[in-house]
Amino acid sequence: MKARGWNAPDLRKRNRAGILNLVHSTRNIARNDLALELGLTRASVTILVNELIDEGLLEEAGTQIAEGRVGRRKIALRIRPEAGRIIGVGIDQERVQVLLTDLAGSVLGVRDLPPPATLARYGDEPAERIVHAVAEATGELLGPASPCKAGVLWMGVGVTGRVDAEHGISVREPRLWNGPVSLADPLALHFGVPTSVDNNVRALALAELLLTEARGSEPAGLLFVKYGPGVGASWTVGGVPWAGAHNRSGELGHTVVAAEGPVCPYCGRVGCLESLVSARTLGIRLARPRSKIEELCHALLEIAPEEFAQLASWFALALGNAIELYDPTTVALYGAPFRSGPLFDEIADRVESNERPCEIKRSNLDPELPALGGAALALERFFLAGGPKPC
Amino acid sequence: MKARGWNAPDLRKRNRAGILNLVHSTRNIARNDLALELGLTRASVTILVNELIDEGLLEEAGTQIAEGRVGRRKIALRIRPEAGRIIGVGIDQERVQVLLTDLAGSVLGVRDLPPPATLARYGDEPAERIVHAVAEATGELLGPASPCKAGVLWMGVGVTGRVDAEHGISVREPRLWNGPVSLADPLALHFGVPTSVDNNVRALALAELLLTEARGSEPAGLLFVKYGPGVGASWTVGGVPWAGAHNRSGELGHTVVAAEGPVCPYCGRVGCLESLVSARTLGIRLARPRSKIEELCHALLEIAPEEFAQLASWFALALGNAIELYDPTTVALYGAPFRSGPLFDEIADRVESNERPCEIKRSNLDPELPALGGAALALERFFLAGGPKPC
DNA sequence: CCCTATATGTTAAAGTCTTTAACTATTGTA
DNA sequence: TACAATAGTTAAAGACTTTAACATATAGGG
Repeated sequence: MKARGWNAPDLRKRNRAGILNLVHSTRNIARNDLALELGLTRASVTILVNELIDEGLLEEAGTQIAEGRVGRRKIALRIRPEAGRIIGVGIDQERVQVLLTDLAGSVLGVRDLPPPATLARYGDEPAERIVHAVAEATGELLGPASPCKAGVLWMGVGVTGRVDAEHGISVREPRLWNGPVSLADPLALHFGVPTSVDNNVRALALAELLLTEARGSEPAGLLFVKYGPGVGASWTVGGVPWAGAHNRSGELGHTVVAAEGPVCPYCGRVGCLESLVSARTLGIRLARPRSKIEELCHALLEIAPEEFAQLASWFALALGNAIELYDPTTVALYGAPFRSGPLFDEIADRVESNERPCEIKRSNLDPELPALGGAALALERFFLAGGPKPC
Repeated sequence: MKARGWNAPDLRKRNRAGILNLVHSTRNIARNDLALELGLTRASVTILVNELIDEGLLEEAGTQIAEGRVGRRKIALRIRPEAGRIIGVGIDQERVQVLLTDLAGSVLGVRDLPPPATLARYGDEPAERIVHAVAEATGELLGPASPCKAGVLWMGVGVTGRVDAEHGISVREPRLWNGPVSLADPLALHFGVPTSVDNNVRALALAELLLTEARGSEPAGLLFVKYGPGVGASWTVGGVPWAGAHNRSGELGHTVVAAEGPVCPYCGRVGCLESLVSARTLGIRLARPRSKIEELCHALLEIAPEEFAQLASWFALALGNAIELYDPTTVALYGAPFRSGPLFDEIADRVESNERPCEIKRSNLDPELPALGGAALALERFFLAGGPKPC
């Protein structure tokens, strides 16, 4: 029972957030259309928009062509990119990536650092290592001034494993550290910037909605699937990823798709998708233990095309089951293996043969920029908060 | 993009709904605790509660024992059952069931009518048949006065198949009728009562949350599974069932759990759960084509225990996959086959062996009262609307 | 060239809710 | 009996949005 009551300031915050979200996603919208879209009066929108302009978050951008023949022209509004910056962080087994964007979501710079386990030079505590690694990267991206002084408004972190987003804690991720690691508080404290943390796949799903060219055509339900060393998924309802009751939802990789196979070291099942298609499993099969997943997929196609087809079938089976349960508008497949080669088409063909009216597409996100997830998380929370907090 | 703006009356409606929901689910709560729970001030709650009492929706119920040692005692509040009545309707292949409850959710009466296909005496049009069937039942339950005059505040209909809840239309259900059937508008028009329509499984999931003894301990995520002639599921986030982008979500019965089996006549797949465990399939296997599913399960256990175990395994596999994807707090299994016999335990044991922290339990709902789903739907919408509309 | 119709944006006063702050009511304890 | 503690009430103040005019901008017609 978490339905809380609301008061007038909550209401204003909500309406401000609605305006910021719409301006962001449409990139170009007039006060009048905001009023229509949000169901508010033009008067209210004028008041809120002019306040946002005064605060420097929005700006007017010339006159827009009329839709009707007569009448005063609409004044297009847009996010003022220089209004502030966003730091996105992506943490997984392969690296810690730090990414800087402006408030409109354009990437201003990226830095890659080694994975958490190899950041020993920064200390013993996992959180400490992350803080210092991010500090080093932001130093390069922003200069010596503190992020807060340099105009950073929000920071978002996407990290693998189970994450308690409410408290900003990595609850469980044995591949990175032993035991829970609190991330949001140490980062917020060190950088003086509000910080949000969530699972990396959920964060990337949000990036798919907020930071791609296709944004604005926000699907009612997005099933976002990531194929990296393992397989994970996230599922958004009305633009919000569902974390599950125990922050474990979207474990597409641990759904069972075959009656036989190795015992999965993570879930203990036989025949779960990840036990069949993970980088670990393919690495053993192909005797190339350290290779990246896209190389392994490519090699499998070369060496054993029938096993490659089998892999696509397993994937399609898992996807088909997930589609039956979620009924999404769109399925987005993210990860290097889908970028080149026939894997995406092999999978999509097998799923779409079931004539379900949902679009299966390649993610619009660059798999080399996992920190985009963190940036999207930060942007969403910033909008939700209705604007900046004092530095 | 459905995030709408809010104004002051919306706010009041939301807060009223929050109060009604809390009083309903706790059955017994004081103004002060409402304020704490909702994050409003005692002053606001006093104003809203006294208004609800004036309108006859709430009533005070004696003094509550103090939690602290000193201080004025809390005044317990409860829904005033006589404040109005709710009509719930359940429509499936087996029957049209009409059910009357008071505003507190107690069942006052039930009437069963034949399935839609055999209601020819009421006319040709499906909607017309339903309207007249419900009219006959409500006549018996309420007397000759129109439902509106007889104090009915809201009506809810749970119907099998794909339902567009927003417009109250049965979009697709070939087993009941050919083509879409608009239900909400004809019913609301004929009875003069606001009417909500949704899929029956989603409606029953809502009933599990709102109309059982265990209400109040509302799980953050409920996976509700119905085993009747087929297998369906619904999944609620924060008390709201997710319908999916095309009103098709929760098709647990059409997720694939085996590599072999008959081709499913509904989804066209091989090995989907429903193709293996439906009443149709079991009826053929056991040469008892017209039997009910619970009888078939019982017979299977007698005749071929190893096939019964197989059935439980398939079920557990499908459930395990759904749990991986949804990460629910609770899984509730609804339907006559789970009420008696070892099926529930067989399934629960197999799923729980995966040591996932989610409770698997029998539904608290009586499988003989499918119309409870409609009643829950109506109650939810009534609360959401913040109170009654003029007759 | 002016007038009108039409659409967008702005403002001050009014309306709707919640909060604030003080007050009343009830109960146990010193 | 005084008093501390908790629950509930009320009037005035505060925070938003809406209402209802009004101002601004553009096309087209006489």
